[in-house]
Amino acid sequence: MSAPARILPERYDPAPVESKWQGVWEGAGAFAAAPLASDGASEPLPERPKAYVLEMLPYPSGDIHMGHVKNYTMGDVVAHQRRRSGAAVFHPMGYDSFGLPAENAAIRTGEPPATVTARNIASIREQMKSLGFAIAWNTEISTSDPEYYRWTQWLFLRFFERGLAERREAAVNWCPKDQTVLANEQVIDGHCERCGTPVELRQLTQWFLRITDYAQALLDDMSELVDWPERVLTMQRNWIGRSEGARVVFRLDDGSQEIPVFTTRPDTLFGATFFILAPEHPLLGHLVEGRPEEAAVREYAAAAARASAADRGDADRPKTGVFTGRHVVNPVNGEQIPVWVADYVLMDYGTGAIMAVPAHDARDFAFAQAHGLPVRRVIAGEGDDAGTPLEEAYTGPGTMVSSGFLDGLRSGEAIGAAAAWLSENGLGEATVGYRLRDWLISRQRYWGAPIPIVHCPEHGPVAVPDDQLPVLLPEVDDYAPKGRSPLASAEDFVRTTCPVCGGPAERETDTMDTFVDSSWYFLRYTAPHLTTAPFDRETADYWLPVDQYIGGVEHAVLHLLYARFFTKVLHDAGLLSAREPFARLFTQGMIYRDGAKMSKSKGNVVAPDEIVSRYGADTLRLYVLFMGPAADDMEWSDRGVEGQRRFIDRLWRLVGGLEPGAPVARPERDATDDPVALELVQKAEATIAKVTEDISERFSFHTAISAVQELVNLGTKCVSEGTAESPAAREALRYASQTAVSLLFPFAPHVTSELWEALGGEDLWRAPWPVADPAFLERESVTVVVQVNGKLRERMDVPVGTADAQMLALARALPKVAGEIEGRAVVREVVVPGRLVNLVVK
RNA sequence: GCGGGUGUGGCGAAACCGGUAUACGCGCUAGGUUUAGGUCCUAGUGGGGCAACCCGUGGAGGUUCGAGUCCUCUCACCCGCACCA
Repeated sequence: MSAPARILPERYDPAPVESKWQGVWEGAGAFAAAPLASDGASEPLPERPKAYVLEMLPYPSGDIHMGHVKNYTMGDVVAHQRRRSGAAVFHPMGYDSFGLPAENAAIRTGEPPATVTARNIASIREQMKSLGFAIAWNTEISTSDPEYYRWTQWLFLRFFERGLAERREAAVNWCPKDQTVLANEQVIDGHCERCGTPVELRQLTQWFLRITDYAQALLDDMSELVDWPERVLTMQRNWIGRSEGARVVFRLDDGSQEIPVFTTRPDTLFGATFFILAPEHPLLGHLVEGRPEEAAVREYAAAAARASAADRGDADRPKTGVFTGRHVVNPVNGEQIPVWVADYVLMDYGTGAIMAVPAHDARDFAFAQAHGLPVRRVIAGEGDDAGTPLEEAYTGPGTMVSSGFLDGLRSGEAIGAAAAWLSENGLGEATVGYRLRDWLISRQRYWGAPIPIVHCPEHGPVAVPDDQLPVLLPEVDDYAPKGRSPLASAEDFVRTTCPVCGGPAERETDTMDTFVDSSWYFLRYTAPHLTTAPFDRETADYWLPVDQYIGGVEHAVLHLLYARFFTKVLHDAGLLSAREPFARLFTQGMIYRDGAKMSKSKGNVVAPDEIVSRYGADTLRLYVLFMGPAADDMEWSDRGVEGQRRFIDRLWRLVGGLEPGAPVARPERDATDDPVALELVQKAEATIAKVTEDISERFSFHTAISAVQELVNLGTKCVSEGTAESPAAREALRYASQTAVSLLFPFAPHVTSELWEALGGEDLWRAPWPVADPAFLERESVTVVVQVNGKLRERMDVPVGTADAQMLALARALPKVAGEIEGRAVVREVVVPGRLVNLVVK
């Protein structure tokens, strides 16, 4: 007796299968994106629904890591499912290739950053291809490519024209290790986000993008971001930090100056007993000039300037300060109150000056205690009166006391009343403050896009004309930062002429924060090779906004905020219809090992390459999604990887055991009376519905995979038990196997393509996504639970649609139930059709 | 301190609308096939009990015929923010 013909080798060997299918897809241009805008004719816009599926672009260090694998696999699954469901899918890839790692490598080895970067990109691209990601490689971009950063510069100039890019002096965050300034968002707890070094504050002239102009719009348009994680929205909301209050103008004792303050508590104005200026306040010198307090005040301000950002921001530090010898006049009562300088008042929030109300502000209270300043209660809480002593600041609501025209009002009403009074008397008005600071984008580093500005002694900062872009990075001998940009040492680069007057001038030598590059890359993908503009409005309008964006939560107030800002500015500049770049956002959890983030220094890295060569790309893709909910942090398990490989092997054996032949159609429900066939097809249809919903609506990949596993397990069981012997059952088994292969394709595209081919199918990547036949989803009979007093007693199978009365009669007749209720009064009967019967007895 | 989140078998987890708690996978136990071992197949696997049964979703209350799910309080852990006037 000869062995039956096999449609597949006995054992699955991933390597040849993977390279075969990667070659097929590439040859067919299976995942190329269209339409794209390009020079000359743009491609026509399709009528089909579109799906722009995007994962945050990687920084090209040489090696892809597990976080990337998870990130891109998720996007891949979504993209495949949408494509096979008929959507025009856009799933591009690029590299955030400017930045410090390549530059630091260059400093160590002398190799130019461009060379290091090119090599790393080639390496990471190969690794991504080996995982079989369905990327539109025809759109690939690198932010360090002159053809890309040319347009980054072009966009900067649009900001400059609109007054949204400006150079000004400010106390800025300086990282002494990286030798460059940092944006506020890049300082975590007073430390450099990149290297962890404590950040210093320095008074420097730098380029800022005026993101604060968009603070309100960034808040308001969050209503469009319904599918963003609440956590990210909350972080952005906190970061923007809107607070309503009032501007109140105080006047210096000699009447020479007005000093406005911002307060959220204008109701407490009568409780202001002193006044504080930030050490950097520009009027401070004027106030103390030639006075006995001058030396002490200047010394205090100088010490504050030397303090690290972390120290300045530490709320637990004792409240220090120095009296200036001067007073200001409280506009509501004409009272003179002393002016102090203290470093808990920050120059870059509000006006850099505050009225201090120790009775109703914890910080002011601490300061008053430390320096023996008076405390005056102006709000009486429940059971208090004007004379009730204060052990600590009272920040709650109450009735206004000792407050002139506000007396007797509730504190909540007094806020508005005080603001109205200020406004009527020209002494202030209601206003809104934001915690958000302008985005500091200049960097004193080499490997970034040069800021396209020329400094003319006559005309100041002047835009480089558009037709002279890109301003190319000069070649330099030494990439090391020395407190100024390495570009400054390239004399031929620096020396230039003023675009306005033609006179001698110098180029700006700072480069842009790499977050500028990544604030618009999702637009460039739609026109990757366009030479006349950064993108084409019509094509960009077709694809934008990104339908599904996927990335790490660490960018909540960095990239995600900046990209939103850019999109709004481009909208206002008439370049784009979209106001928001990313309609839906999914933030994935991190992969840990041994309880810690994978890192080279900890030696706990699992290299994706090694897993691919050992188990295959499909196994890895399945595992990173099967681990658990995609949004949660997960612990890596080598055993878990093996489990997914076993699953693939099980599917391989199931399909391999089928007879050669063509794909079969789904049987008709009316023609399916074989019980095994019916069970198989019902399971297949239920799996289709579950997997489709899990991918497209729930982002629940692990349950989608487990559903396919159940289907495969059922098929395997039918084979091992020999129950699928009738022609109808054999056909149903084939149909169920086909369905499992088809549904698993987005997760494990290589092996399923091979199995699909063995089953006589072709081009699984574009085979229509299965749609469940509802006729099989409706059951004829259901298992109903019978409870007595809410406790499970029995189960029974009843036909669907059985009447409540009938269900009750059946339930009561069950021997176990009958025994339970015998001799007891049934006081209530609960029937949930198709689910349960509950008899309540006494 | 404020804000957000998470607690379910030995482990990762499922239960989406208040209705069979623990699907799927890992691990473990036993048996079988092959056998040098692994692979593979079958059965079992929340706890207690000989059993009928009882108990079980961090803890304590509550609502309900019925609670992992809703409400109140509480504990633990994780994340974000934190002198922002």
